[in-house]
Amino acid sequence: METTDAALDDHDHGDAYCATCPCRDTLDLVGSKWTVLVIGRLQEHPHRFGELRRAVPGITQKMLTQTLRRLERDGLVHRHVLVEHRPPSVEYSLTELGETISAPLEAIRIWSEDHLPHVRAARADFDERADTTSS
Amino acid sequence: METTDAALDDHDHGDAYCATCPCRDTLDLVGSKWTVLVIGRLQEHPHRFGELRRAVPGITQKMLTQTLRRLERDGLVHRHVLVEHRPPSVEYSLTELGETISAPLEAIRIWSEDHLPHVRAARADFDERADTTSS
DNA sequence: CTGTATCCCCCTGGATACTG
DNA sequence: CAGTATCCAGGGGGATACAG
Repeated sequence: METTDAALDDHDHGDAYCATCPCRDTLDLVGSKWTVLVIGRLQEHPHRFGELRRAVPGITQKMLTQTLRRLERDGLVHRHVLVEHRPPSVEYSLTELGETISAPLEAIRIWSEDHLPHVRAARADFDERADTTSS
Repeated sequence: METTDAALDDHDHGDAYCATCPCRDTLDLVGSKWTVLVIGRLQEHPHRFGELRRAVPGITQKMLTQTLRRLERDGLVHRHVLVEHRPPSVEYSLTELGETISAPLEAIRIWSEDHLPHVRAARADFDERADTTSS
C-alpha cells in the first residue's frame, strides 16, 4: 500500500505524468472498482454498514470493509460509531473532501451506463473482425 | 475478459447498482490504472507507440500494448498503421467515443493532483491515530 | 519501431468461518 | 449488526527475450 510515501513533496500542477508522483496512489482510488459504487451510494445519503452492503449488490463484507477503511484513511469517508446501540451500529458518510470527488466519479458512472451499448457494439465488432481475419 | 457478455440486455438508466449489470465492465476501464494516463495523453494529441511510452513514464511495453488493445476493443482508441513506413509506425488516437470520456477522466486526474496534499495529510493523521490508539 | 511470448511474483478479491 | 481472520485461486503486472 505505502508504495511511494517517502521523498515526494515536489509536485507541479498539471502534470500527473511522473513515475514517482504520489498522485498515482490517488488515481488508484478509482482503481478498486468498488469505490466508485460505494461513494456513489454515500453521495445519496449516509449509510449504515449492512444498508450499504445491500445497496451495492455483489460486494462482499471483506471488500466493503476494505474499501471503507481505505476511503476513511484517505479522508473521503467519515465513520461514525453509534455506541449507544445494541447491537452496534456504524454510519458512514462522505467527508467534505469526499464530496469534492463524488461529482467526477458520478460522471464516470453515468458515462458507463450511457455508453454501454456503444462499448458492447465496439467489442462485438472488434472480436468478429479478429475472427474473420484469422479465417 | 468476457465475464458477463450473455443474457444481459436489460439496463435501466440511473442504476449501475445491479450485480449482473455489464456496465461494471465499463467501470473496470478506469480500473486499470494506466488507462487514465494513456487516455489523458491521447487527449492532448495522437501519439505513436514509443512516443506514448515515453509520455507515460513507468509503463512497460506489455502494459501499454495491453491497455491500448483493450481501449481499441472497447472503441475508445483508434489504431492507425502507417504501412508505408519502414520500420513500421503506428499511431493511436481517441475515437469519438473516446473523446466523450476524456473530460470526466481528466477531472479525476486533476482532482488527484489538486487534493493530493489533503489525502496525504488524512493518511498521516489516520495512521498516527492508529498508533496512539494501540499504545 | 512495434509488438508477441514466457516466466513468475504478488496482490486482489472471493468464500467461509468465527468474534464482540 | 459489524466486523476480523484465514485460505486460496486468478489475474494484474513487472522483467526479459525474441520476432517482423
